[in-house]
Amino acid sequence: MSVASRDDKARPSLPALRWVRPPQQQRSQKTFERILDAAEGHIVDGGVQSLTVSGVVARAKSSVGAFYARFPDKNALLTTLHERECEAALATTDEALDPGRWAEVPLPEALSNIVSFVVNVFGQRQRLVLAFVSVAASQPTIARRRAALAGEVAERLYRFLAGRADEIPHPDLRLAADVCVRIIFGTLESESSIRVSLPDGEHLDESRLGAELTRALLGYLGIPVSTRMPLSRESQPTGVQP
Amino acid sequence: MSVASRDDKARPSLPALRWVRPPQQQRSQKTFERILDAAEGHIVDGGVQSLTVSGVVARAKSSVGAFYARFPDKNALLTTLHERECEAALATTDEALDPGRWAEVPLPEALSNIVSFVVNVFGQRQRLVLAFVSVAASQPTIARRRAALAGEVAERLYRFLAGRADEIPHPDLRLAADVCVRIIFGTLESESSIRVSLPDGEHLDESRLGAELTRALLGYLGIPVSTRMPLSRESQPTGVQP
DNA sequence: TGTACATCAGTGAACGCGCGTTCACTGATGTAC
DNA sequence: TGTACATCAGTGAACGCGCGTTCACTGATGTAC
Repeated sequence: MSVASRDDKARPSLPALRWVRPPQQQRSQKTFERILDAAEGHIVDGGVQSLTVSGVVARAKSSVGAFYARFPDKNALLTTLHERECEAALATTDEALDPGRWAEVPLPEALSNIVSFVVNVFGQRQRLVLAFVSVAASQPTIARRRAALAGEVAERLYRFLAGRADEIPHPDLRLAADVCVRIIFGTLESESSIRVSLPDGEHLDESRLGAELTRALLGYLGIPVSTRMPLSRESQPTGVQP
Repeated sequence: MSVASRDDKARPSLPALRWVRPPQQQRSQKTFERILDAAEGHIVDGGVQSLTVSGVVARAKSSVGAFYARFPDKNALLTTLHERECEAALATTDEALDPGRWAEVPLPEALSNIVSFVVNVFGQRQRLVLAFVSVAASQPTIARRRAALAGEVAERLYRFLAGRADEIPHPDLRLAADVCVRIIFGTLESESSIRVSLPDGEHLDESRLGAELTRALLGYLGIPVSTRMPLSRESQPTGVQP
């Protein structure tokens, strides 16, 4: 459900006729998405605090009026962008945590790959992540959706872990999945804040962080870790792009 | 080092004479702190986004001019408040992680107590934490100090763990301390965001969260956990107030 | 196929509110003699 | 001890910038006949 005004209410008795005017809808839809893309780009370049309506529409080669024809107000821009991002994240999760994908892989190795993948994704989306973290403090809509996303991801992780329950000593897998997601998301969110503000500080490189987070998860779940296990992998699960 | 204008440059040749005018300094110092307190209160009540200079000075029963006599600009208010908070946090850490305090306590129990204490502190300071997280995204000063604080805390934790190195399998205690702090701070920061925006959602209660985080840390460090160990304690280390 | 009309989509100058910041002034506190 | 003066501290009305939002208008696309 997007904020764009589509012809939802037009000719309610003949919904099939929606097809007769695709060009118009397409044009405005393109504008809508160009604005969203511009906002994303603007945030990546300069952070949320520099996000202005005029700046965004200029970047989108659109105009202020066009903006307000698509979005009720500036808030909706961030909200909608966040929505789009969360949908992508959930789709990615569905692929990445599909139990079938990991059927042949030992559990520690699978978790290691998944964690490095997530670390990687957060690394690439740092500024966007940071923007939403920052805005969530004052926009319940975004905070709520973030929490909902975490819940959905935890659900997927639970299903994944449940398939291997016999290998996992932790007594409550549902709780465990929830806590794992909180730990990973939380750690990586605050890591974003560090990396964006202190470029090239003496902070951990991604593979190290991934390895240690994996160790933490395995330890938390009670899965024994052979000290010399290759905890990190360069390769990512195929078909799942950040 | 505070932002308040003290008589740093007055009579550089006779520093002892600073003592002759305590009353004046005291008056302005009080104003300074009243403004800081008001800002803190304002954030706790309504979040950073509602923080205005006029709002703060009204609450502090001061005036706009007095504000600008103490602070160069609005930014400095947040920066200074954060500084004050970090100093308190570090002092608290020094007490809480003093190896002497825990000499008689088994390591898992000590860690459990420490973790619940930190969970508790973050719980009480939710809104302040959230404010700084949010602002850190656009204010490198605050992001940097947050990182520095994490580093200092990690250093304290390292010293604490190093005293018990024989009980801890993790091969690199320095790295481990660093990662523990990132995990705890990160998880609790993002937890703040959830709790503030979704009052009474179906989220974990503090003692549960503390217990699971303790489990994660113990697992990460490689310390064996007896499944039925009492992981959480109501009592906090004496002498360490949130 | 062409012309008239209706609706959709986009334009950008102008408005106005909120809030940070300034500044001319008053009051309080301390020093000199 | 008292009076004159200097400095510190505080006051709050007024200013002005930035940015979100509005609105009267133009252009584009589709429909009717």
